[in-house]
Amino acid sequence: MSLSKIATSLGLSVTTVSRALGGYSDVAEGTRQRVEEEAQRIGYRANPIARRLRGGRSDAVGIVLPTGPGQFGEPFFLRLIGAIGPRLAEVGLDLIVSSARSGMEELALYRQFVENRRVDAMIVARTRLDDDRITYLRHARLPFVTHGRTRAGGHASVDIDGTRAFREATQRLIAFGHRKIGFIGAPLDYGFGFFREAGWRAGLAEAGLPCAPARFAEPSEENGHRLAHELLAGPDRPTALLCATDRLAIGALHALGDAGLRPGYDVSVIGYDNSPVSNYAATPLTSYDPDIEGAAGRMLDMLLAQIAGRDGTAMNELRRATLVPRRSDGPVPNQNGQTKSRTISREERSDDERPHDTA
Amino acid sequence: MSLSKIATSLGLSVTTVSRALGGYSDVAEGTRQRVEEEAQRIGYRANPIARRLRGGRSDAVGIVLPTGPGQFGEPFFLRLIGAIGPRLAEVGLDLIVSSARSGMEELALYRQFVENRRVDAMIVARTRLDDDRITYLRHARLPFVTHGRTRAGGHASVDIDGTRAFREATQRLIAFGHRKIGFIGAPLDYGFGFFREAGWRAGLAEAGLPCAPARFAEPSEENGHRLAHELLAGPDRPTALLCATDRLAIGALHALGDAGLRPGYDVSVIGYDNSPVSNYAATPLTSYDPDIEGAAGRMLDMLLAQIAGRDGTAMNELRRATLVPRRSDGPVPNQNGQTKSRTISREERSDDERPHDTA
DNA sequence: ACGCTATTCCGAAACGTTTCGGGAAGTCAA
DNA sequence: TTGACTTCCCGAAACGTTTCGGAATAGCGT
Repeated sequence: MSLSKIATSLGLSVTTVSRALGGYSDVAEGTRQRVEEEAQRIGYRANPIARRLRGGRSDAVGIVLPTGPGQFGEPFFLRLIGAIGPRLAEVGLDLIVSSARSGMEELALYRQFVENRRVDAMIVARTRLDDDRITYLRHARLPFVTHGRTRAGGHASVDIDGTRAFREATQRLIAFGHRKIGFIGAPLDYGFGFFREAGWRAGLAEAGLPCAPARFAEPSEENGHRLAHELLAGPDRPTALLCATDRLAIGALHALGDAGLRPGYDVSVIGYDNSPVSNYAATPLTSYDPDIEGAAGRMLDMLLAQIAGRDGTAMNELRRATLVPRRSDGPVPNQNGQTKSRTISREERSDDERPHDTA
Repeated sequence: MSLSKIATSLGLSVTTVSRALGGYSDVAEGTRQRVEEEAQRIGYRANPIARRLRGGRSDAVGIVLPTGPGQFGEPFFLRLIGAIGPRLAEVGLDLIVSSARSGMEELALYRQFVENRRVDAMIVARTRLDDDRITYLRHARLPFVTHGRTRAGGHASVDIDGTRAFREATQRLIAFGHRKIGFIGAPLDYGFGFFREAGWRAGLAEAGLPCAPARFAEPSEENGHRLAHELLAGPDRPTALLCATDRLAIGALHALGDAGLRPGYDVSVIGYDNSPVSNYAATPLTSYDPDIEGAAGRMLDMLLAQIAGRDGTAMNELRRATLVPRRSDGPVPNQNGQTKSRTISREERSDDERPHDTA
């Protein structure tokens, strides 16, 4: 009804109008002008659905958010979507978002997405080391990019080097004099859980330290609280707790409070995510910033390249997280159990807080 | 290529196949069976794009997330999307998400959504009292539902009664003996900012208390921190701070810490959102739970009804937020400036914490 | 006058579905 | 035998776009 409207009102054929607007060279400059003016005048916009039907695409990429206990509220996905949205809009792609709890329900949703041809490509986050969704997508031959590596590899992926970050964090704590560094981790079948734990272990091993106690659970404040309690109640109390995520770390901070221990003085805590709360936790939390926006940009590059036909199997990028030191970690307490005075210690500490909202 | 594939392989017409699968009554039971088996066998799924083209719909609803300083990280939108996603999938609608910073950019995105016919309806969140987007959508005659009321009204909306919640909160603080109750609010052109402030003012007025000092800014931890500082530094220090959102309240808790004041004892703080952090703030935060999932469900009802052709101008629902008492508020300190002992006070308090992750 | 090329345009098909308006049998009653 | 009514099926149009394969016209050299 629309190309044809321009066509009839200008006495041209639909073909010519289409080619005029498409910028083809076989339409006279004069008529192209007339067509464009008329299009402008009646506010013509190509019907994307007709275009998709003809083109056999769907001009959309999909992402499914994990819901369920301990999952929602993750600002990670919001930042991902926020970073991806405008760039997708620029190239005329829609971002279709759905949500499901992990497991069967989730895989069924992926199936729906591809079998119903709702998307041209998918974004997979919270990757598992062995991930059903990825074997499925690969089998379905749908372009996709993951946030996080898998054991098998061979697909487009962007990941933050959690191993490196947690090895660094461990070294940092060791340099502070800590020798008993406990670990509060995410389940090891998650890629991010696996690699972060590996970093912690590597850091200990390199320093010739024995393996310290570790606990694992879905990353929620509540679990962090519980696991920290367990570690602190153990026989050989750690002087530092390395946490796989900020949410776990926030819970751990609370467990310290419960036990009358001061974060950063009696026990050091380091998290990961640099989430907005980390700066306003009970004690401002030393954390690692994963630069999600940067990672999202690279993921999108890979996705668009694949949609354009490029092979994605060799695409992958490993990025660095950067330390954001705050107040929740510091030198190990004295041997005799005496800790330094709070006020004096404060003065010693760097004031290098980086508020999340500015800039 | 697909309906016709079934048709030729069964020696039927495309029409009959379509009607068989569509459940029409004018196809023989036997053939309907054969058609369904064949469809099953070759894994037929109707091409949604062709269907949309024919039907003139786009089977999608849109939502645009606000980004920009102090905006991302809001768990509100994640919970909204998480609640809406599965129900939309059930009825075969896509949820198209984009993001833009408030203002011109945002409106341009709405324009893009409707002019390009990308969606059949839109969800509008973070409503302003006088909202460009809403006048635009109304003028474009696109179905939509807002989260939050506007001054003009006359459109489908679901809102949480912020006025009621904040009047209640004020009464609660008054019952605790507080007389100087400061307010840390969101900008008053946001509907939620306006109504919450109104509730606070009403609460004071009903008790015959003079108007107390108030400050307003975008709801971020940082702003809460800054505004609380200002209020506490004022001539007549408030004994309680009512905060329009949890993020503001978290910042306010920190400001108390900086000033050596103990939340819940020296100064009471109440927030709103019952966000996951509120339970793990420096002091567990008394807050109001808006039941976003419930609201999202009602919004969807309204949206679907409008897509089905019903008039939405009279649809609206005002819901209640429920108090979640935690430790950040309590009785006003003694007249002589002495506060009660910490441990004793704790025993007096209810232990009615509601962890966010469970259930 | 003829053939050649360049320029500018267009008809028709195709993408895959839904739906309108019948049409061919078969059944039944008069 | 005829007419009406059921039952089951189908052709064709329509949604709005892109693109393939020409086709008409004009200009040009010979």
